[in-house]
Amino acid sequence: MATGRNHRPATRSRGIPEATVARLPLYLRALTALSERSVPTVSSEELAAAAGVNSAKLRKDFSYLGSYGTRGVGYDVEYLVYQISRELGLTQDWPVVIVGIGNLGAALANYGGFASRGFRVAALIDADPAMAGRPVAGIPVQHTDELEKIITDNGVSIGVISTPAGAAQQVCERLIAAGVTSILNFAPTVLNVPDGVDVRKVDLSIELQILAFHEQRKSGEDSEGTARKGPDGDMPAVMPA
Amino acid sequence: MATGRNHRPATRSRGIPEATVARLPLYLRALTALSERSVPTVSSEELAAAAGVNSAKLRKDFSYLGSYGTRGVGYDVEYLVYQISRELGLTQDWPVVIVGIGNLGAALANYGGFASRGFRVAALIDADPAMAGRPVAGIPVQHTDELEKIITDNGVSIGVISTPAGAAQQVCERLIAAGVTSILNFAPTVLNVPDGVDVRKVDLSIELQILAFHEQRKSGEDSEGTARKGPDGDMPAVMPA
DNA sequence: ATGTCTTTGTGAACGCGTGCACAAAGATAG
DNA sequence: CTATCTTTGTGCACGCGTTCACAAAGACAT
Ligand SMILES: NC(=O)c1ccc[n+]([C@@H]2O[C@H](COP(=O)([O-])OP(=O)(O)OC[C@H]3O[C@@H](n4cnc5c(N)ncnc54)[C@H](O)[C@@H]3O)[C@@H](O)[C@H]2O)c1
Ligand SMILES: NC(=O)c1ccc[n+]([C@@H]2O[C@H](COP(=O)([O-])OP(=O)(O)OC[C@H]3O[C@@H](n4cnc5c(N)ncnc54)[C@H](O)[C@@H]3O)[C@@H](O)[C@H]2O)c1
Repeated sequence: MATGRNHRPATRSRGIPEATVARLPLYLRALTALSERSVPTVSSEELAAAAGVNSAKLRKDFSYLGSYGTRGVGYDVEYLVYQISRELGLTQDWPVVIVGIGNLGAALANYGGFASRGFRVAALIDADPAMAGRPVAGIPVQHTDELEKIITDNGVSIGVISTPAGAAQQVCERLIAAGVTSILNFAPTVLNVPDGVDVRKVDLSIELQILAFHEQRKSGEDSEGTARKGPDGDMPAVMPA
Repeated sequence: MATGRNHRPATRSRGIPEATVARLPLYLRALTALSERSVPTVSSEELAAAAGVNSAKLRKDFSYLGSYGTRGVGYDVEYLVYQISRELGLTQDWPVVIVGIGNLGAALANYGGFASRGFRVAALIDADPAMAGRPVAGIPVQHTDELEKIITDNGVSIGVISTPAGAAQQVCERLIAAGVTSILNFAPTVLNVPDGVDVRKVDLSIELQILAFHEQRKSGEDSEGTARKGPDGDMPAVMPA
């Protein structure tokens, strides 16, 4: 999962727990599906099942937003969709820039799930001069030289980084200097940012490695032969000095 | 430095906290970078900075694996790379299949970061007959009809789903029936799986929505006008019965 | 051998998140 | 209006993860 900067003093009594915030989009997705099927109300039990969480957890999550349910009946779907959207800040459209239009960046640009969820791809930026002007997903790629101007002109506060790892920190700094305060990072590197800037990361390899760990556990459960813990003998040639 | 003699059996090995497992790949990445620069040893403080975590947390994490450090000196980089790799199950290569070779699936297939981290793309699978045989990233796409055979023949236990959301559950079930026990899901939907199967999800939209939440907080900090909690007035026409 | 200095490994305290279990709220029926 | 039934909202307890702080381990110098 992604991590965020969490150096907030607990002074926020109004503050919604981070774990709850991370689940709100999940509820919203399930509610949107119900809304499209014109389902008027839903119980915490049903909605929890659709979102893949515990119903008590869901009710507690909603209790942080307010009392939006009706006892004996459940929650009004449309009303809840609105309340969660408002809480997440999705009643406004967020302009987003994607920096690094390679394999991944192009896929992101082509992804239709953004617009339907309150985000608009304001610009695509790449350092390769050969790409400048070439349209990707109907949007012409602009050169990195114009990064600052693009951010300022469009009032962009959310940036997506899909450049190689080596360029990520530098791109990150330019984005922040230009006014971006939230970054979604796909490059496999740690980004150093000042306070007040949120970073979330998506790292494919990390997810696979976590799966591999559990996978190894499963297969090694009976034999215990693959992951023996015995004294030396399964160590690499390289030894500590 | 610790000699092979002190290598201790680490009887505590059962039950590494999930939070720790999720950080091991992070440490591994930082250590690999140090290794490439031929740095022999590293202190918990330095490594923690490189991995973007607290040094006490790092030391506690490593303590679950065993005593691999030397007081007064730090950790032997090569030795630690090996220990973490082994713990994560990366000393063996994991064959992986990607199902759904569209924008995202193709980007994943083209991603070079897999092989260098112990994963091998064994096959690309898509339901579109027009794609069958067409090479993507040098690997010919195979039709969904052959899914079961591919999984069995290659002994695949890890599957990646990058199909549209509507197809994900069905694909998931076929993968599991064929023998897959770990799934990385990119489709924005909840997957229902039996016990013993691990699912990790990557959801772009959710990450952006979480960023939007914090972004809204930041801008509303001074004015407080956007996120007021007051009684009705900013509600939609739709009201609960 | 003795002392100093650095850094690990971990006990303990704390805070957050989760899930149980139930009283209260409100709908619905008679 | 009273009774019954459903489902919310939440108090509480528990377990996990984080962080602090320090004794002990070991390197290194003399
Ligand atoms: N492709 C994947 O599925 C995948 C998966 C996980 C992680 N990643 C990571 O995502 C990032 C992008 O992956 P990719 O496969 O698209 O790589 P890519 O090489 O195809 O694309 C990188 C793009 O970034 C551009 N670029 C380089 N330096 C830049 C700079 N300073 N400013 C702006 N643009 C710059 C390049 O011109 C190129 O178009 C990498 O860090 C990669 O590790 C990719
Ligand atoms: N592109 C992105 O950046 C992005 C971002 C976030 C999430 N996603 C999600 O990832 C998934 C894929 O996105 P995309 O942009 O690549 O979509 P896409 O439409 O480009 O590709 C989907 C591919 O899946 C194939 N497919 C459909 N049904 C299938 C089935 N039953 N079995 C096998 N293959 C099947 C299609 O033939 C197509 O090639 C979607 O669920 C999307 O919501 C994509």
